[in-house]
Amino acid sequence: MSLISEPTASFSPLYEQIKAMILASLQASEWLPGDAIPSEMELAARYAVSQGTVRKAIDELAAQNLLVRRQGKGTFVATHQEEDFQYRFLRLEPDSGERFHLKNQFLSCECIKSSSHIAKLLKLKPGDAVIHIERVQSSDGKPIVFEEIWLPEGRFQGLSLEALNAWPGPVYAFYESHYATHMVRAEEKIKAVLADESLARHLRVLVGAALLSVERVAFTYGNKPVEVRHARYDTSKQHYDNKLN
Amino acid sequence: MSLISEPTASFSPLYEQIKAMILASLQASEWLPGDAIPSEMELAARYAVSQGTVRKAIDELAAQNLLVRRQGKGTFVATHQEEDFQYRFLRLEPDSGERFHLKNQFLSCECIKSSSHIAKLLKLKPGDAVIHIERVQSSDGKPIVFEEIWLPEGRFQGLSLEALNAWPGPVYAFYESHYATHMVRAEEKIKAVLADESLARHLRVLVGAALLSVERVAFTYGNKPVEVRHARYDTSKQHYDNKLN
DNA sequence: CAGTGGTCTAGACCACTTC
DNA sequence: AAGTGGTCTAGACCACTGC
Repeated sequence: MSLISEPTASFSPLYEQIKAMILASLQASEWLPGDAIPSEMELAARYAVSQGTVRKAIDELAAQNLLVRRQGKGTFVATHQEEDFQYRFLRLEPDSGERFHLKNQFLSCECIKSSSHIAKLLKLKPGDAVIHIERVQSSDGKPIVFEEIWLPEGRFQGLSLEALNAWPGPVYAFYESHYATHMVRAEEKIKAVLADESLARHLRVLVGAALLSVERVAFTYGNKPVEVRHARYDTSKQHYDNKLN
Repeated sequence: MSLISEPTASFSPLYEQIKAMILASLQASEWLPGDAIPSEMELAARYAVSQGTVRKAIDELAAQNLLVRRQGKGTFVATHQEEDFQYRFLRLEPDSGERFHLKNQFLSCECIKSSSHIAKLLKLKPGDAVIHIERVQSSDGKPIVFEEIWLPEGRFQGLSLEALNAWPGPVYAFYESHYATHMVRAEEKIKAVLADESLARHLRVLVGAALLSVERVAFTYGNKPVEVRHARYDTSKQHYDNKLN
């Protein structure tokens, strides 16, 4: 391969073009989550560049958590099935510092017409079909999280309450194995709100208690939004933890 | 330079040792925030390694926001004086998506004996002297943020309310120029709380309104904690924004 | 022992900034 | 034109994994 750049386009290094091609393969499901991708030498041969150039491309994709390098074994497509990725997007942790063991209960799973707000976030047309899910997560019997989830019906056809409650692991692992959808990144908007009657009942707190409201949009390859979540956390004995660099 | 590793110690690559030496120079204020560090070739000569090895060391420090690379100009020590770093640790943004113009008012600045909680976070002894600061930040005349700040008195001697209110820029730029203290990273713990009478007065909200409570510990070089903040945000028209990767 | 990723080198050349 | 960081190459060798 050789450097190609349009006369007017700004300079784009070779390794960026390699990155784009690897990304295209991921997006096209040529390699699936958990799979090993070809070795650096193989890719170097395929793209007709040196190993060092492939290396730089893979390094950056690994830094974005799209790939995982394992010395001596190979380079793998990231998956939410792996230990390290299980709670990758969960920032809630007990004030004590221990780890949570959250128990999951899905309450409902219905197909509805999307509101304009949800449609906008999922880049659908208002009124398009979406699946609406409700669940509660508990620690030691005390409900901590009440969560609503919206999914585009097209991508998640046939999703049922029974299937969700039968699944033992994280929801994002469920999406991966049942709907070939891997979540790559997410954006959260956080506010403080007061518990209304419904929330108070679900979380067993008083009406008017302070709750953390977390609205998340999650994206798969190609910056495609495929899930909206609106969670409310009881933060009396736990907190949202964030590191700033 | 050549690879040195203790018989029992685990393998440590050359570029890690270079990183450690650059970090030591930063910590020792050999190069100050805003300064250019020596060129890659100079550093390669100084440490007797190849340019590529220095490169990898600098790359990782730049990824941690300790250094900033500028093609054609050099590599610089990161500073909160720079545009890009001004609001590096501020995650609050208007729901509308615009940018904030926050007006700053410091209310008090007093030297007190630290509580055991603050002492623990700052790694001081309970009762050691700390400076306690209160401030309000407003957008369009409406108070949005009430913030308490605690600083170890040893490092921040002579800090006065007048000096703070006279300073035009971000607080972290003030620390840099007046107390040779550059903040490198921070950790935040977020909860939802109810406004008491005092908070209601400062933020002009009703008693019992929901507020976002953000407790931050900020660190300088060498993972040394040097500031604790406890902020309360009115999130009725703005939110805490977070990206998850 | 072969295969993978990880480190290190030396050298050539490119892109950007400044004089 | 000189100096900086940025890209790319080719090759040697090291560390780790699994057969």
